[in-house]
Amino acid sequence: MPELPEVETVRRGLAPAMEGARLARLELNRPDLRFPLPENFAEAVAGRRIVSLGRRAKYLLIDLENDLTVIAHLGMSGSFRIEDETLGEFHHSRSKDGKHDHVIFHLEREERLVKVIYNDPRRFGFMHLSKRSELDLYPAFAELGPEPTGNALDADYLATRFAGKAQPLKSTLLDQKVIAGLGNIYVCEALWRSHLSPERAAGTIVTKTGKPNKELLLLNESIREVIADAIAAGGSSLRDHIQTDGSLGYFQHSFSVYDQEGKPCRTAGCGGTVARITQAGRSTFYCPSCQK
DNA sequence: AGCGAGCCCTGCAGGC
DNA sequence: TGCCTGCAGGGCTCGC
Repeated sequence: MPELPEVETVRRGLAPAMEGARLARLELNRPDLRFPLPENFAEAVAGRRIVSLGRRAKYLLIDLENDLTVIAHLGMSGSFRIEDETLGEFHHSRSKDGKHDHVIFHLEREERLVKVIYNDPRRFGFMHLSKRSELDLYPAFAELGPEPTGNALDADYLATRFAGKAQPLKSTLLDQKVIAGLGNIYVCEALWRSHLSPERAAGTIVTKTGKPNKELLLLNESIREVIADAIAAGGSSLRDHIQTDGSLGYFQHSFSVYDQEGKPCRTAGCGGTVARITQAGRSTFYCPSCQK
Protein backbone atom coordinates (compact mmCIF):
# COMPACT_ATOMS: atom_id res chain seq x y z
CA MET A 1 0.00 0.00 0.00
CA PRO A 2 1.97 2.84 1.23
CA GLU A 3 3.93 5.31 -0.79
CA LEU A 4 3.59 9.00 -0.08
CA PRO A 5 0.07 9.44 -1.52
CA GLU A 6 -1.26 6.46 0.42
CA VAL A 7 0.25 7.65 3.69
CA GLU A 8 -1.20 11.09 3.06
CA THR A 9 -4.58 9.46 2.44
CA VAL A 10 -4.28 7.54 5.69
CA ARG A 11 -3.37 10.75 7.51
CA ARG A 12 -6.43 12.52 6.14
CA GLY A 13 -8.63 9.56 6.97
CA LEU A 14 -7.41 9.32 10.54
CA ALA A 15 -7.28 13.02 11.35
CA PRO A 16 -10.99 13.57 12.08
CA ALA A 17 -11.00 10.67 14.53
CA MET A 18 -7.68 11.35 16.19
CA GLU A 19 -7.05 15.08 16.29
CA GLY A 20 -8.26 16.55 19.56
CA ALA A 21 -8.98 13.15 21.07
CA ARG A 22 -7.32 11.92 24.25
CA LEU A 23 -5.15 8.84 23.87
CA ALA A 24 -6.56 7.05 26.88
CA ARG A 25 -4.64 3.82 26.45
CA LEU A 26 -2.28 2.12 24.06
CA GLU A 27 -2.76 -1.61 23.64
CA LEU A 28 0.30 -3.51 22.44
CA ASN A 29 -0.29 -7.06 21.30
CA ARG A 30 3.36 -7.85 20.73
CA PRO A 31 6.66 -6.29 21.76
CA ASP A 32 7.92 -5.55 18.27
CA LEU A 33 7.07 -4.91 14.68
CA ARG A 34 10.09 -4.74 12.41
CA PHE A 35 11.96 -3.21 15.33
CA PRO A 36 11.17 -3.35 19.04
CA LEU A 37 8.42 -0.94 19.98
CA PRO A 38 9.68 2.02 22.06
CA GLU A 39 10.63 1.45 25.71
CA ASN A 40 7.63 2.13 27.93
CA PHE A 41 5.64 3.04 24.84
CA ALA A 42 2.21 2.66 26.40
CA GLU A 43 3.15 4.52 29.57
CA ALA A 44 4.78 7.35 27.65
CA VAL A 45 1.74 8.19 25.56
CA ALA A 46 -1.18 7.29 27.82
CA GLY A 47 -3.43 10.17 28.80
CA ARG A 48 -2.01 12.67 26.34
CA ARG A 49 -4.19 14.60 23.95
CA ILE A 50 -3.48 14.22 20.23
CA VAL A 51 -2.62 17.64 18.87
CA SER A 52 -2.40 16.86 15.17
CA LEU A 53 -1.53 14.28 12.55
CA GLY A 54 1.32 15.00 10.19
CA ARG A 55 3.36 13.23 7.57
CA ARG A 56 6.96 13.29 6.41
CA ALA A 57 7.79 11.19 3.34
CA LYS A 58 6.13 7.82 4.02
CA TYR A 59 6.07 8.39 7.78
CA LEU A 60 2.91 9.22 9.68
CA LEU A 61 3.48 11.60 12.61
CA ILE A 62 1.10 11.57 15.57
CA ASP A 63 1.81 14.71 17.56
CA LEU A 64 0.87 14.48 21.21
CA GLU A 65 0.68 17.27 23.75
CA ASN A 66 3.79 18.06 25.75
CA ASP A 67 6.30 17.62 22.95
CA LEU A 68 5.98 13.96 22.04
CA THR A 69 5.51 12.45 18.57
CA VAL A 70 4.75 8.90 17.51
CA ILE A 71 6.57 8.17 14.26
CA ALA A 72 4.82 5.37 12.38
CA HIS A 73 5.89 3.67 9.17
CA LEU A 74 3.50 1.24 7.44
CA GLY A 75 6.16 -0.82 5.73
CA MET A 76 4.68 -2.89 2.90
CA SER A 77 1.51 -4.20 4.49
CA GLY A 78 0.60 -1.86 7.35
CA SER A 79 -2.85 -0.31 7.57
CA PHE A 80 -5.02 1.50 10.05
CA ARG A 81 -8.71 1.13 10.60
CA ILE A 82 -11.13 2.93 12.86
CA GLU A 83 -13.71 1.27 15.05
CA ASP A 84 -16.19 3.63 16.62
CA GLU A 85 -17.97 1.80 19.38
CA THR A 86 -20.94 4.13 19.24
CA LEU A 87 -21.41 3.38 15.57
CA GLY A 88 -20.92 -0.36 15.78
CA GLU A 89 -18.98 -2.60 13.47
CA PHE A 90 -19.51 -0.94 10.15
CA HIS A 91 -16.33 -2.18 8.59
CA HIS A 92 -15.35 -5.48 7.11
CA SER A 93 -11.74 -5.99 7.88
CA ARG A 94 -9.80 -8.59 5.95
CA SER A 95 -8.33 -9.75 9.23
CA LYS A 96 -11.45 -11.24 10.71
CA ASP A 97 -10.19 -12.46 14.04
CA GLY A 98 -8.00 -9.44 14.62
CA LYS A 99 -4.99 -11.38 13.47
CA HIS A 100 -2.08 -8.98 12.99
CA ASP A 101 -3.78 -6.19 14.93
CA HIS A 102 -0.56 -5.23 16.70
CA VAL A 103 -1.14 -1.78 18.15
CA ILE A 104 -4.48 -0.35 19.24
CA PHE A 105 -4.96 3.31 20.12
CA HIS A 106 -7.90 3.66 22.52
CA LEU A 107 -9.21 7.19 22.13
CA GLU A 108 -11.72 9.22 24.06
CA ARG A 109 -13.46 12.19 22.58
CA GLU A 110 -16.32 13.66 24.48
CA GLU A 111 -18.24 10.61 25.62
CA ARG A 112 -17.24 8.43 22.74
CA LEU A 113 -14.71 5.63 22.66
CA VAL A 114 -12.91 5.09 19.40
CA LYS A 115 -10.29 2.52 18.54
CA VAL A 116 -7.65 3.14 15.91
CA ILE A 117 -6.10 -0.19 15.04
CA TYR A 118 -2.76 -0.80 13.37
CA ASN A 119 -2.69 -4.06 11.42
CA ASP A 120 0.41 -5.32 9.64
CA PRO A 121 0.71 -8.94 8.45
CA ARG A 122 4.31 -8.72 7.30
CA ARG A 123 5.47 -6.49 10.16
CA PHE A 124 7.74 -4.45 7.95
CA GLY A 125 6.24 -1.40 9.62
CA PHE A 126 7.60 0.18 12.77
CA MET A 127 6.88 2.83 15.37
CA HIS A 128 9.26 5.10 17.20
CA LEU A 129 8.91 7.93 19.69
CA SER A 130 10.60 11.29 19.49
CA LYS A 131 10.28 14.64 21.13
CA ARG A 132 8.50 16.83 18.63
CA SER A 133 11.23 19.42 19.07
CA GLU A 134 13.87 16.84 18.16
CA LEU A 135 12.21 15.28 15.11
CA ASP A 136 14.95 16.56 12.82
CA LEU A 137 17.38 14.39 14.74
CA TYR A 138 15.44 11.22 13.95
CA PRO A 139 17.99 9.27 11.89
CA ALA A 140 15.77 8.60 8.89
CA PHE A 141 14.80 12.26 8.67
CA ALA A 142 18.29 13.68 8.91
CA GLU A 143 19.20 13.04 5.27
CA LEU A 144 15.73 12.83 3.73
CA GLY A 145 15.29 14.58 0.38
CA PRO A 146 12.57 17.12 -0.40
CA GLU A 147 8.91 16.20 -0.65
CA PRO A 148 7.59 15.97 -4.22
CA THR A 149 4.61 18.09 -3.16
CA GLY A 150 4.20 21.85 -3.22
CA ASN A 151 7.34 23.66 -4.36
CA ALA A 152 9.92 21.80 -2.30
CA LEU A 153 11.22 19.84 -5.30
CA ASP A 154 12.72 21.51 -8.35
CA ALA A 155 14.72 20.54 -11.41
CA ASP A 156 17.86 22.47 -10.43
CA TYR A 157 18.06 20.51 -7.20
CA LEU A 158 17.62 17.22 -9.08
CA ALA A 159 20.39 18.22 -11.47
CA THR A 160 22.80 18.65 -8.56
CA ARG A 161 21.85 15.21 -7.26
CA PHE A 162 21.99 13.48 -10.65
CA ALA A 163 25.17 15.06 -11.99
CA GLY A 164 27.86 12.47 -12.69
CA LYS A 165 25.71 9.57 -11.53
CA ALA A 166 25.95 6.28 -13.39
CA GLN A 167 23.15 4.81 -11.30
CA PRO A 168 19.93 4.06 -13.24
CA LEU A 169 17.10 6.56 -12.89
CA LYS A 170 14.89 3.89 -11.34
CA SER A 171 17.03 3.27 -8.29
CA THR A 172 18.08 6.92 -8.01
CA LEU A 173 14.45 7.97 -7.71
CA LEU A 174 13.75 5.26 -5.15
CA ASP A 175 16.49 6.70 -2.94
CA GLN A 176 14.70 8.56 -0.13
CA LYS A 177 17.74 10.80 0.30
CA VAL A 178 17.18 12.16 -3.22
CA ILE A 179 13.39 12.54 -3.08
CA ALA A 180 11.27 11.68 -0.07
CA GLY A 181 8.24 9.48 -0.48
CA LEU A 182 8.49 7.89 -3.92
CA GLY A 183 8.15 4.13 -4.10
CA ASN A 184 8.17 1.46 -6.76
CA ILE A 185 4.79 2.34 -8.27
CA TYR A 186 5.16 6.09 -8.63
CA VAL A 187 8.74 5.91 -9.84
CA CYS A 188 7.59 3.64 -12.67
CA GLU A 189 4.66 5.92 -13.42
CA ALA A 190 6.73 9.12 -13.38
CA LEU A 191 9.35 7.66 -15.72
CA TRP A 192 6.63 6.52 -18.11
CA ARG A 193 5.09 9.99 -18.15
CA SER A 194 8.54 11.39 -18.88
CA HIS A 195 9.26 8.93 -21.71
CA LEU A 196 12.51 8.08 -19.91
CA SER A 197 13.93 4.59 -19.65
CA PRO A 198 14.34 3.37 -16.07
CA GLU A 199 17.77 2.12 -17.13
CA ARG A 200 19.09 5.54 -18.19
CA ALA A 201 21.96 6.70 -16.03
CA ALA A 202 20.80 9.64 -13.91
CA GLY A 203 23.79 11.70 -15.01
CA THR A 204 22.69 11.62 -18.66
CA ILE A 205 19.84 14.07 -18.15
CA VAL A 206 22.06 16.80 -16.75
CA THR A 207 23.94 19.27 -18.99
CA LYS A 208 27.72 19.68 -18.89
CA THR A 209 27.27 22.80 -16.80
CA GLY A 210 25.26 20.85 -14.23
CA LYS A 211 21.86 22.18 -15.23
CA PRO A 212 18.74 20.12 -15.93
CA ASN A 213 18.28 19.25 -19.59
CA LYS A 214 14.80 19.12 -21.18
CA GLU A 215 14.30 15.52 -20.12
CA LEU A 216 14.99 16.33 -16.49
CA LEU A 217 12.67 19.32 -16.62
CA LEU A 218 9.92 16.98 -17.82
CA LEU A 219 10.81 14.34 -15.22
CA ASN A 220 10.57 16.90 -12.43
CA GLU A 221 7.10 17.93 -13.65
CA SER A 222 6.02 14.31 -14.06
CA ILE A 223 7.03 13.35 -10.54
CA ARG A 224 5.13 16.26 -9.06
CA GLU A 225 2.08 15.56 -11.20
CA VAL A 226 1.94 11.83 -10.57
CA ILE A 227 2.07 12.41 -6.81
CA ALA A 228 -0.47 15.24 -6.91
CA ASP A 229 -2.83 13.14 -9.04
CA ALA A 230 -2.52 10.16 -6.71
CA ILE A 231 -3.22 12.25 -3.61
CA ALA A 232 -6.20 13.78 -5.37
CA ALA A 233 -7.48 10.30 -6.17
CA GLY A 234 -7.24 9.36 -2.50
CA GLY A 235 -4.14 7.25 -2.78
CA SER A 236 -3.95 4.46 -5.26
CA SER A 237 -6.36 1.63 -5.04
CA LEU A 238 -4.47 -1.56 -4.71
CA ARG A 239 -6.18 -4.81 -4.06
CA ASP A 240 -5.64 -4.90 -0.35
CA HIS A 241 -5.81 -1.23 0.48
CA ILE A 242 -8.15 -0.75 3.39
CA GLN A 243 -9.51 2.75 3.70
CA THR A 244 -9.17 4.20 7.14
CA ASP A 245 -12.95 4.40 7.42
CA GLY A 246 -12.86 0.65 7.47
CA SER A 247 -14.14 0.07 3.97
CA LEU A 248 -12.28 -2.27 1.69
CA GLY A 249 -10.07 -0.86 -0.98
CA TYR A 250 -11.44 -0.82 -4.45
CA PHE A 251 -9.98 -1.08 -7.85
CA GLN A 252 -10.96 1.86 -9.79
CA HIS A 253 -7.97 2.92 -11.52
CA SER A 254 -5.15 0.97 -12.83
CA PHE A 255 -1.74 2.33 -13.40
CA SER A 256 -0.32 3.21 -16.77
CA VAL A 257 2.63 0.83 -16.49
CA TYR A 258 2.92 -0.55 -12.95
CA ASP A 259 1.71 -4.17 -12.92
CA GLN A 260 0.70 -3.85 -16.58
CA GLU A 261 3.22 -6.26 -18.09
CA GLY A 262 2.16 -7.38 -21.57
CA LYS A 263 -0.53 -4.72 -21.92
CA PRO A 264 -0.48 -2.11 -24.67
CA CYS A 265 1.36 1.09 -23.81
CA ARG A 266 -1.08 3.92 -23.23
CA THR A 267 1.12 6.60 -24.73
CA ALA A 268 -0.77 8.03 -27.70
CA GLY A 269 0.51 6.59 -30.95
CA CYS A 270 3.16 4.44 -29.28
CA GLY A 271 1.88 0.94 -29.99
CA GLY A 272 4.45 -0.62 -27.67
CA THR A 273 3.96 -3.25 -25.00
CA VAL A 274 4.65 -2.79 -21.30
CA ALA A 275 7.64 -4.85 -20.16
CA ARG A 276 8.87 -5.92 -16.78
CA ILE A 277 12.51 -6.07 -15.76
CA THR A 278 14.29 -6.40 -12.43
CA GLN A 279 16.43 -3.58 -11.11
CA ALA A 280 18.10 -3.64 -7.73
CA GLY A 281 16.02 -6.69 -6.89
CA ARG A 282 12.66 -5.08 -7.58
CA SER A 283 10.27 -5.13 -10.53
CA THR A 284 10.32 -2.24 -12.94
CA PHE A 285 7.51 -1.78 -15.46
CA TYR A 286 8.06 0.39 -18.53
CA CYS A 287 7.49 0.68 -22.24
CA PRO A 288 10.70 -0.01 -24.20
CA SER A 289 9.16 1.64 -27.27
CA CYS A 290 8.52 5.12 -25.91
CA GLN A 291 10.77 5.30 -22.86
CA LYS A 292 14.30 6.02 -24.03
C1' DA B 1 31.73 6.16 -1.62
C1' DG B 2 28.35 4.41 -4.24
C1' DC B 3 26.23 0.55 -5.74
C1' DG B 4 23.47 -3.90 -5.65
C1' DA B 5 22.14 -8.15 -3.09
C1' DG B 6 20.14 -10.22 0.82
C1' DC B 7 17.05 -10.12 4.25
C1' DC B 8 13.17 -9.19 7.51
C1' DC B 9 7.74 -11.57 7.35
C1' DT B 10 3.12 -13.26 5.86
C1' DG B 11 -0.21 -13.98 2.32
C1' DC B 12 -1.71 -14.93 -2.08
C1' DA B 13 -1.76 -16.42 -6.98
C1' DG B 14 -0.48 -19.70 -10.20
C1' DG B 15 1.34 -24.20 -11.77
C1' DC B 16 1.19 -29.02 -11.22
C1' DT C 1 -7.69 -30.61 -2.45
C1' DG C 2 -2.69 -29.53 -1.47
C1' DC C 3 2.06 -28.47 -2.03
C1' DC C 4 5.47 -25.79 -4.15
C1' DT C 5 7.48 -21.53 -6.06
C1' DG C 6 7.61 -16.79 -6.84
C1' DC C 7 6.26 -12.37 -5.84
C1' DA C 8 4.46 -8.14 -3.18
C1' DG C 9 3.77 -1.07 -1.88
C1' DG C 10 10.03 -0.63 2.03
C1' DG C 11 14.25 0.04 3.93
C1' DC C 12 18.27 -1.48 6.83
C1' DT C 13 22.79 -3.70 6.67
C1' DC C 14 26.42 -5.63 4.56
C1' DG C 15 29.49 -6.70 1.09
C1' DC C 16 32.24 -5.53 -3.36
